[in-house]
Amino acid sequence: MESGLISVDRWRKGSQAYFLTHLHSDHTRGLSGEWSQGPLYCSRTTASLFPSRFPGFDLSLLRVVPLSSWRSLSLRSPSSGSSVRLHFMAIDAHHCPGSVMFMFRGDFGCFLYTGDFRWDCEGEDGARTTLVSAIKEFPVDILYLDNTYCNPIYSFPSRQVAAHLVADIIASHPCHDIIIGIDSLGKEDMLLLVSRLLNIKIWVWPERLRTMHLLGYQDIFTTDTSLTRVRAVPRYSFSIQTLEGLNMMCPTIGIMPSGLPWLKRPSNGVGDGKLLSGSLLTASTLPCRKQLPAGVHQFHDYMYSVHYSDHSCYEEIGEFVNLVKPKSMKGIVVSSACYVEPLYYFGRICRVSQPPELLLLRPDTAEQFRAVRIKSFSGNDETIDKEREKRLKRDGYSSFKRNKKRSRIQVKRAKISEID
DNA sequence: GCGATCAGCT
DNA sequence: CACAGCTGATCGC
Repeated sequence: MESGLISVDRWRKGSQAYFLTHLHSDHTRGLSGEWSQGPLYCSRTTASLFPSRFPGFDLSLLRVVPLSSWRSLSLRSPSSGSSVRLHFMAIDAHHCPGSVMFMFRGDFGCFLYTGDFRWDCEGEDGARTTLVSAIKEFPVDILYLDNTYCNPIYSFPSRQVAAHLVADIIASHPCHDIIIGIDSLGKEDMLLLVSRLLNIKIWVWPERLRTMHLLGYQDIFTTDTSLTRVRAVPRYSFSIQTLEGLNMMCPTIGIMPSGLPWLKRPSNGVGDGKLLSGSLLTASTLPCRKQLPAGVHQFHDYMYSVHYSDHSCYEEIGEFVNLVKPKSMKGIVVSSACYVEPLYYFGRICRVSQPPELLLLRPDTAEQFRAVRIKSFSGNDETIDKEREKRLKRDGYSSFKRNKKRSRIQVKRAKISEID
């Protein structure tokens, strides 16, 4: 697509319409209450959170996009001046409340931008139905894919299984206070399931309660500590030290539902990092520290982590790509630990064969993963090179060490690529 | 002094 | 390594 038309999760000047997939801060960096650059398209749920997230935001610039239905708008080509018709549709991305993928089509072709997404939806699912019928009518030319865990070493349970694991840990500590680390948006489904399974309310901090109410959860959450022994607290607000302090007053354990990768190592030993054992334990049989179920890790007497991710695991990414069968695709996350262009693993699924240079050899060691990552990173992101040039001009060339450090950071910062 | 960006931590 | 996102330091106006 020509540049100067639209931006997705990017907020630089020069686009005629801006699309926001979800409200996590790494996708909203640059948005503020002073926004005036143009219309901003998002889901209804995201829109409902806008006033509290960005006080002062001119709500007349928000455009609510209903799920699963085509909308269109007219843009002006910056080069030719002619009118460009853009059709777009939002599809539930199952990442966090309000998160959507966007499908765009027009004379330029058909693009699907997933934003962050998790493809572990079970049972009747509107997103899948919508997607299947949309791609049947409009085959996808380019898939912009959430490739956070696009590597077979990333394998972890569905969120439903993970939520059961959290409930199991709580039930096996009937006399403990429990604190669960969460962020400002996300993991609500886990808390709901825990609440339902254990028939308890869950404490959240006041701002988070307001968010819960905006999301339509009225009765499950409370800010009254006397009503429940389970508290969901800001993830950054507790540590082993906090827990040790709390345990001087009352027996307390912490549970960290973490997106941090649990690597599935190449299988050549016994029980090595395997995650999907399917052995869901009942509350009464949760084993001692040495024999925890797959997906649970106890790294301190008071601290558990449960592998809970709002991004698709490798297997789910594969299923998704196989369903969409795009002509080509591109990863939108360039900083994950074992980043590999999705084409490396899933290129063969695409309808047109891919240029072979990315597919040289399968990386099996950390070093080789790094090599593939760097190759694809430096090979195709002009924007980042320009940024680096600008930065170097500004800062001057200082010591080798400093430059080296900076370039590492740029890889980290340059997280989301764009499609404008 | 203030907002934006960077660095570090979990 | 790194999810998402905080705090505190520094930069630029």
